[in-house]
Amino acid sequence: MNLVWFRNDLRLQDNPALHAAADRGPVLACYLLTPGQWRRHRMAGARVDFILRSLRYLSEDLARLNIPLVIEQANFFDDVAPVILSLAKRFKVSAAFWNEEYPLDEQRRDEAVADLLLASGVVVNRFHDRVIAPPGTVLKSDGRPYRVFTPFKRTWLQLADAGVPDILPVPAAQAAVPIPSSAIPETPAGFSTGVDPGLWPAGEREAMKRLRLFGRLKLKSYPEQRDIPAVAGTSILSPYLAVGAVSPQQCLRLALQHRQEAGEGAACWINELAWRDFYQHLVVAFPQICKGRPFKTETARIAWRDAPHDFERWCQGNTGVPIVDAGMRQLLATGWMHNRVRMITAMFLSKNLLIDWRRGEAYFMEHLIDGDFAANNGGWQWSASTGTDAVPYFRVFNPFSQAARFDPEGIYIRRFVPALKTVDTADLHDPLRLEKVRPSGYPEVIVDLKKSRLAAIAAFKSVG
DNA sequence: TGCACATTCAG
DNA sequence: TGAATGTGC
Repeated sequence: MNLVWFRNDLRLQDNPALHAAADRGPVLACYLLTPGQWRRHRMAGARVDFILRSLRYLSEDLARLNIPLVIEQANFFDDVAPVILSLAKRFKVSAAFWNEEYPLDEQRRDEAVADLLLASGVVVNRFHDRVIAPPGTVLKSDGRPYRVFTPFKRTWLQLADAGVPDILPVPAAQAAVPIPSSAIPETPAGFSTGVDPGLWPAGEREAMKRLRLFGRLKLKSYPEQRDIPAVAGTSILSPYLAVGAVSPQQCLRLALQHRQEAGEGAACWINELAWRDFYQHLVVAFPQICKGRPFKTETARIAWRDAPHDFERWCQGNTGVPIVDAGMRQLLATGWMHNRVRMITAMFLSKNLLIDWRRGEAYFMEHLIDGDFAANNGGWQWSASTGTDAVPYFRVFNPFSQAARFDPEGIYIRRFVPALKTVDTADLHDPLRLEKVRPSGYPEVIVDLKKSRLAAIAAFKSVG
């Protein structure tokens, strides 16, 4: 029997581990819930719910191929190896297959599993599917990993352009196997979500539908529309990429298919796929990132403010800065935030409030349905100017200018901050005018933008 | 994907 | 006088 261990690759098409296993003979699929580790990793309730709903579709799709899906539980990653081994023994598994996950805890878990399986005579086969170019394959001429995105992308593009492999097909149905599939478990204790599941239909079919729709309708206008949070101009595929309902290879292939008519749009989206890969590569090349350390070591000495009250206001979307509050409320209401607004809210926390970016990183993970360690950490370290190739520390976004530029009519702001529905657009984008007409249901700005910006620049300068 | 302040230059 | 451009944080 060939065991396919599903993790963040919950799909049948273009799944290297599944494809290879099915080539070899009869397949048994498994998935392990690790609720203790999920809590430790601050996985959002919305994401746990999304995973379980995705598993429901995966199990149905696998059943059509006569592949049983067995679901087991191991509280922490440390408990995983014996569980997999006992599965292997119970079902006479001779070979195991899985697709890599790159953060340190996941790699350690997988090493332990591989060691135990190999010691028991089970062959282990590992594949790459969370990236377009596997980590370690995009290197400088001296053999070291890139720290800067632009040269990384140049090399990455050569790989991505040269050999776009064919999308791996869904395996053919196998002969029935006398192993019953597990029922999909309920959400483990401690994961609550205020997010309507109807916003995020799960499953591979839904992911493919969204991918194709994006290619047909939005890719061409992507360069202009993607920065406007009031418009659904981004792909909104991140939750599906995070659980692996769609692969980055499928995204790249779609962009290349539409290259003729979408032109700039395709190139622009491929650039975003490159950023995704870049951050995945960074956690492999620089594992200290996974230990809560900033990439720029001197920024570890910054005297972040201990301001629990300000932090709480940021979390709840009560900072008095309309675009920041709209973003934070979008996150709470939908489990997702527009990328432009992620940058604005992250910079407001780490610069204007001078609160440790790691608190914001953790809070995002607690609420994002698309929470991916590498992408979230990479984005935070970019905004907080602690990362490799991050925004320069003195280039602090002015959230009012950003709002005027990217939400000129205030449509996005008013959608998520109803108290501002009655405020004129011109007043919305000017702190002084806003304060004069501010409705009683909306808070005063919690920080002086000008002073706090200078304080942040001074704090960074002092450790430089 | 900043901002403040300086300098230059057309009119 | 104010737009355009340069410079350092």
